[in-house]
Amino acid sequence: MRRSKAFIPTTKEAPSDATLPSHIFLSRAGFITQVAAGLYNYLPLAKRVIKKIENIINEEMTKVGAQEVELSFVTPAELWQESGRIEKFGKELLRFHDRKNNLFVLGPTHEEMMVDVVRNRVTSYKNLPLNLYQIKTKFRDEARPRFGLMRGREFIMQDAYSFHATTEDLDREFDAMEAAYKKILTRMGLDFRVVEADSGAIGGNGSKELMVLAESGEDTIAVCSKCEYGANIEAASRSKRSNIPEAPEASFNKFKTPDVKTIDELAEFFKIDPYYTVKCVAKKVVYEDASEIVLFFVRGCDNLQEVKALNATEALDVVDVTEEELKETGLVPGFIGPLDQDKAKHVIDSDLKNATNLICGANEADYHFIGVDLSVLSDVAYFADIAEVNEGDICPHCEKGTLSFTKGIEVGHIFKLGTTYSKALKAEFLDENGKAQLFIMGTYGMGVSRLVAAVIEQHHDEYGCIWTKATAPYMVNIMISNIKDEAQVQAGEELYRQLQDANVEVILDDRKERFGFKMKDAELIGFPYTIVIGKELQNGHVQIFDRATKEKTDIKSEDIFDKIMELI
RNA sequence: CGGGGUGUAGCUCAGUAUGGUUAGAGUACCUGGUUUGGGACCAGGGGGCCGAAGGUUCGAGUCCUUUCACCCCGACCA
Repeated sequence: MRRSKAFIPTTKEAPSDATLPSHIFLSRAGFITQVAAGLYNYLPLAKRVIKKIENIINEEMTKVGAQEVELSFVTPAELWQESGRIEKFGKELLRFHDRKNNLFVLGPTHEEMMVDVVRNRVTSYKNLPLNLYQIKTKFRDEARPRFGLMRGREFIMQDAYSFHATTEDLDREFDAMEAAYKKILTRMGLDFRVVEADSGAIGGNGSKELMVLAESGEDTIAVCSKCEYGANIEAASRSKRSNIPEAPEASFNKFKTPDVKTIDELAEFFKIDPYYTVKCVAKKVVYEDASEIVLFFVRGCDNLQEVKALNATEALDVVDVTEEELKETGLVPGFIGPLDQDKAKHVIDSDLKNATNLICGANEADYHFIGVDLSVLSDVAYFADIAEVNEGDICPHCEKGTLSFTKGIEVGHIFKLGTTYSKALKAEFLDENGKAQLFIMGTYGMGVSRLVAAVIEQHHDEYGCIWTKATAPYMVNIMISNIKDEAQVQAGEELYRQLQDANVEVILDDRKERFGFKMKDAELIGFPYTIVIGKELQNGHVQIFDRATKEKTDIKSEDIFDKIMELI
């Protein structure tokens, strides 16, 4: 491609509403333009990057035996009614009527459609397993799209769905897909972690997220210092503590603690470690047709993890509760404890099971219990893992390393679905015994357009994009420094032809612009290599500019072709 | 969906408190010339329903009402 003919509208200034590097640079470098909130146009450079990512995905999917399909973007609402997700997705589903007044939905994900494709077509265990995938535009009418390609309403996703006769076979496929996704990200040149994720309301027993590590990531993940363990903070767990502070031995008693309401005040009052206090977090838990106040108890040194709280109560939502609502129930904010109190349902963190030497609220203003032994509740109360892990906690996997937090961009999610959808949509096959069985399913997704942004979030500097070799829109940019210099033009054109003949993705900057202008442009776009054909040509040299290192290397002009072929 | 902010040239923004010539700058674009190793310079030029609708007024980018869009914080995000 000749730069003089290419549609790459670069700008010096970023759109004022762009905040993330990927958004700023993809806009400035002429990859994308915004259409409306969460809607973007992909210009030629972005389209090339997307195709590269899609090719890598296609190759790796083929290797694991997944077959590509393409399902209709517009999906009949009946399917969503059948699965019950028309309510669950709510306003995120973009709905509309056709001329015959039938209701349709723009596909936000395609479990229903895929099950519909397979049911009654695959009817025997002999035809299992089956893994079908597509790479397609999705639409989710998010309440607040943001961050450019990172969280658009319309986005490109690769989504795969596997069908199995047994859970063992699903496990095998799940592992194979995890390996394939890791391969894809590795090939793309990304630094990432596979982390354990919250399974969410959908249930199932296996869910992992693929996180590209980047400062701007929206997810917090806990990673181990010693082993491969990583988990989304929503799902992270920890090993029992080893360095437990000295216990404040005391016999059970009610103690006057005037105006001591917070954990800090309590720890200060008794001069003890917050580890031995019991924190109460009151929440309103919302179910389909009701809501109630639930008291969550964790150690004073811990915090409630709301997603875990949600899962523990199997509720639709967990929301804050006001002090007034608490008082109406007869609870005493600041002095709520798990003993002798039946005004609201309790959930107690499993770390408190059989815990001793505790101090907790006495459910009476200005009083706390001391010397509390919670083992009295071990058979009657509901215990669950509801505490958020802290940095420095011991890894639950290797039990040696400590956990630290880092930020990640969720670019992939793999999920053992089980029979959730086959059951809802009555999709069955006949097993060896001629007995009808529900398909056991897995679902796997990778955000293609989000990956474009993720590459830049991880690979950029103050001057612009730094594409990895596998994702670059063009591998080599040949820059003719002075377009009026015949020799430079000739050398540039010749190299351009040579590289084209060698099937190298090459762009020739033949514009009538000055050196600095073209250099800044190349840095902004982020071609891995720019070949500068300039002043040194009269001494028989050209230069290779490496975008990632910003190093310029002189090369004899006659060696340049070989050198490039060696580099790429 | 709650709270806040912004809409003026392709882009980034002044101008709006106190209404008053033909609405500005930088950048980008076009023409000519000079320049050619880090976003050049000179000269000339094109480009605007001041988000939309309604109102007040002799007169509205500016005041009033309504509305739409976009952005930020939060909630939300199988």
